[in-house]
Amino acid sequence: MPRNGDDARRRLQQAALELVQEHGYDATTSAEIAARAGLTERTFFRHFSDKREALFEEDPRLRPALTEAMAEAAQGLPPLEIVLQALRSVGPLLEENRAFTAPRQPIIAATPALRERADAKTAALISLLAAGLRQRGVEAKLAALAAQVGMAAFSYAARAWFEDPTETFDVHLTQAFQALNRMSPG
Amino acid sequence: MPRNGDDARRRLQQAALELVQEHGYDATTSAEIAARAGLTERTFFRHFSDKREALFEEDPRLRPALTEAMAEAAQGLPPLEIVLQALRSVGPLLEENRAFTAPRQPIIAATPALRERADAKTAALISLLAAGLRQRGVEAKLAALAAQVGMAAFSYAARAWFEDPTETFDVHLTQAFQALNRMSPG
DNA sequence: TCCGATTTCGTCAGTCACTGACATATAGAC
DNA sequence: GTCTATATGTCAGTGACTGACGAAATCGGA
Repeated sequence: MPRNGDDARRRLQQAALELVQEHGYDATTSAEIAARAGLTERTFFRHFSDKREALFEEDPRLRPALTEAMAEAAQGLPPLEIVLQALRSVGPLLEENRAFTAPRQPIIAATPALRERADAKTAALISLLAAGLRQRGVEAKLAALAAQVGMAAFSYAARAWFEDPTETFDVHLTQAFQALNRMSPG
Repeated sequence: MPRNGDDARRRLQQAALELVQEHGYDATTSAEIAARAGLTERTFFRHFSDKREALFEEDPRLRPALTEAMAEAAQGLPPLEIVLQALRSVGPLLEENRAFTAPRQPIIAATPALRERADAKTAALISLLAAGLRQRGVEAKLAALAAQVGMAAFSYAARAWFEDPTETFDVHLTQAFQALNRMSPG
């Protein structure tokens, strides 16, 4: 009965966005979202493991791109440089997904349950970066430290880029790194 | 009908710990936890807003201590120094709560739902630190950056202290800060 | 063109987290 | 010995999520 092929997922995401914008996240049920998409609640949970996930979308190329960039970085680079270089390489992905991300950002920020999920997602990316460093021989705790610091710069750049999209994400990331350097060498 | 006074909460926490250690988090229901504590499920949810919360415990002095330390830091200090100083001041609280934290740490690490909550809690602390910096006139994005970097050092120190409790947490935090300084001044 | 396999969805029944409303019993103030 | 605030029990209900099963549509090939 493959009626819709793949756009069922997109319809569900769109329906979720609209309903949550209208009534708030807690006040919209998964059944309502499915109904607006012309589907059943059961089908909703076939496309999303979670009610929250309908408001998110991780580019499937993100994680592979990060791990690959981590693995292919030049030898002898300090850990934080490796992380920054990897994060720089996925800038275009961020820019590509802005149309999806932008309208959902304020909703996520305003909904504790969604913010929690967002925090977990960045934490998962930090783990990915740390794992990449460990695979290059960096000690575990140090790897986690560098990964967290790198992601902090990334978040800084992301926030700046959301405020001012006229500049490339890359430019913002460079500025974030500069702010970082001005920070610790006390 | 105040039969148990305040230790009902502790009994629930203890029951939750035991049952989760025995059968895993997902396989233990809130009703079972309440039953082992000699209480009802309804009472469980009067003591914890969430099933997950039975495995956590935030010292009520933590957040006030942090905000106070942030506010009372000397003028003219760079943001990261302020954060580090505040985090240093709550080291004793960490050490005091080790008996509660230690046995729950592996469970949280092994359970995605609990890890998500833990991530959210650290994110909330980061927000608290950032707010403290903003109140001192630090620009928003820069405040967030310094708060995240500071919390990264704190996490580093916490992990090191859990591995080696013979040293003070303060010592580990100093070493974390040193590792941080060796990191960025490239 | 017909057929079998795969995919995508609907239906149904069920579990579990969590909540509101109301009753009840206990500890402590007086 | 009342009176009151507090801690708990009971009950009914909502909503997220899952497993099992069936049905229809698509696709590959004979």
